[in-house]
Amino acid sequence: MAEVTREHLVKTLENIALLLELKGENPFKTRAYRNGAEIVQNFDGDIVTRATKNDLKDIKGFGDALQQKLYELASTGSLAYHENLRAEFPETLFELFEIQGLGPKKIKTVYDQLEVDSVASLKKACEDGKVASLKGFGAKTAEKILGAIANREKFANRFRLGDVGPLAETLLERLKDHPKVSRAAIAGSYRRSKETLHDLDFLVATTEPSELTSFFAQMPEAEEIIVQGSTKTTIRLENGLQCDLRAVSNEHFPFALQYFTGSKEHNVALRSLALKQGLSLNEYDFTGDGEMPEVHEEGDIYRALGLLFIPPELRENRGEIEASDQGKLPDLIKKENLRGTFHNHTTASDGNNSLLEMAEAAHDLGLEYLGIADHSKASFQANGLNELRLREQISEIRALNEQFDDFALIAGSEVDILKDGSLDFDDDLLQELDYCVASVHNSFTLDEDTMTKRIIRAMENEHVTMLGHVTGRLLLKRDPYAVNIEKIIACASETRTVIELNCSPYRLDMDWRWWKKAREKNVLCSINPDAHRIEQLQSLSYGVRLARKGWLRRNDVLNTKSLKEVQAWLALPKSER
DNA sequence: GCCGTTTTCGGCCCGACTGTTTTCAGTCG
Repeated sequence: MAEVTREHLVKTLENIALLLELKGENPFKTRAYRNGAEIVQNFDGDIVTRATKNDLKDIKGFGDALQQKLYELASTGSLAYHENLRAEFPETLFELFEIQGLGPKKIKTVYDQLEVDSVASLKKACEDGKVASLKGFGAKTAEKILGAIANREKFANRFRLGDVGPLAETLLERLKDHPKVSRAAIAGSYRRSKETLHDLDFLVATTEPSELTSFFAQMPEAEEIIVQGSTKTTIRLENGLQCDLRAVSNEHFPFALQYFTGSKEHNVALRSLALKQGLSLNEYDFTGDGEMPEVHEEGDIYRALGLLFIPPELRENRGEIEASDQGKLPDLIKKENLRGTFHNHTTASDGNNSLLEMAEAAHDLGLEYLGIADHSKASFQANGLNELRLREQISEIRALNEQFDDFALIAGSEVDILKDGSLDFDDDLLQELDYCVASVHNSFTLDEDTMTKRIIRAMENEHVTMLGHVTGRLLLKRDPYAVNIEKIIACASETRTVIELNCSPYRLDMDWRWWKKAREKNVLCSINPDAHRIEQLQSLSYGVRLARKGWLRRNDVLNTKSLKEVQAWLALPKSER
């Protein structure tokens, strides 16, 4: 039997929920499974081992049925209940859930009445007019389904945070400039700083909602209007990005901002907390018996519930409500806390700017130091430096530093971790550097155990200051390689190796979901732009957003230290850092 | 299927929009 993973448990429960929906089961039963999947996903501890030992009592949300099913699944690798449900439907039926506007009820109808069991057969049934003649369907529904099928093919449906940022801010500014708008914000996953998004949720406070929804729908960027009502509009931009606008009154704005920022899980938890206090919270108001709290700003909602304001990045129902209740919310890092940064490239390897240009750009951003880390010789595709060229670069950096008075370049290398975990340079050369980033750039397909040992071996080197892009993922492009992050974090803690938060919009690696755990083990983070041109130093702001999402405070981040502090820190033996 | 100081049954978040209807079901967020 293959080892059962947390992911496997989550996927199975979610799939059961989907299957129950298709069968038209009690929606609350469906929700119980979906809720169970979420609990497994977010459980703080080794949920798989506990399931294997049938030790799931006292976990809220797992009753007898789910405990029993998780036990069977974890201990045997499969679940008869799930297999039986699956056998009732063809495998291809599930792709229909990817079609916008199709939910379980409609899928069940076309499956039962037209034997539609795939996107291809659905397309054909629409074109033949069979879908339009179904009860509850019509010509417009069939047409919309065909449109959604075309869109599914055309757009991957998700976008990287860094890719939509500039456009999002432009559209926000335009809404703020509208004379009938008193307040405007972007809510949703953008405000929570998720690394990828599938839409943007704009929100305005106005006395003229319908004027704003039509203003929004008529913006030149709007390629297609998906819905347009008097308070809500959805458009699609040329690149496929969907943008929603909600127009509300100024009184409702704080509630709407809170509600549409989400996450859904955070809001469910917050509402249930409100209910215990006799308050019902929705997207417009508090309701209930007695006097209602006064709310002018979003923070007033949290205060009314006896909580400290919860920064949007933390609203994922991963312990933030409890932390807020106990007054233990982290004081999150801010962009202005950054005093310098590490891991940047120059024309010496595959960068586009010289040492001096990079230094000046960093200085202009208000930084006191910039760590250079060009590729090492094994990365020949990136024009990696050999020993001779690296020694020349070190000398050049030392010479340039003589010219600066309130700034310094820090001499480093992004040294390749070779397939066996050894490094691309020997210790003598590494010792001449101020610091060293160790990264994997090849042999991505090793199995998890081998890859983990490979990286751990590199981290155990006393000259390796930090680990670069831990999983090698390229968001929406390349999956992470197999590596056991839990073991990497444990090793970083023992060896005092820093872990990088790579800010490239494609990477944002290590993933934000791990940072809280790393922090608890006293692992330091370095927020690094991995800049290959001066403009890319701007990515630092995305790095800070993701660090905040990972619960990191100023002191958890190496590059919040001043130049003097960081030089003293680098001078310490690794074991004393 | 889960939960509970309203506790073993009855409720579980809910409003906007669309397209189908003739008063509402389905989907989405």
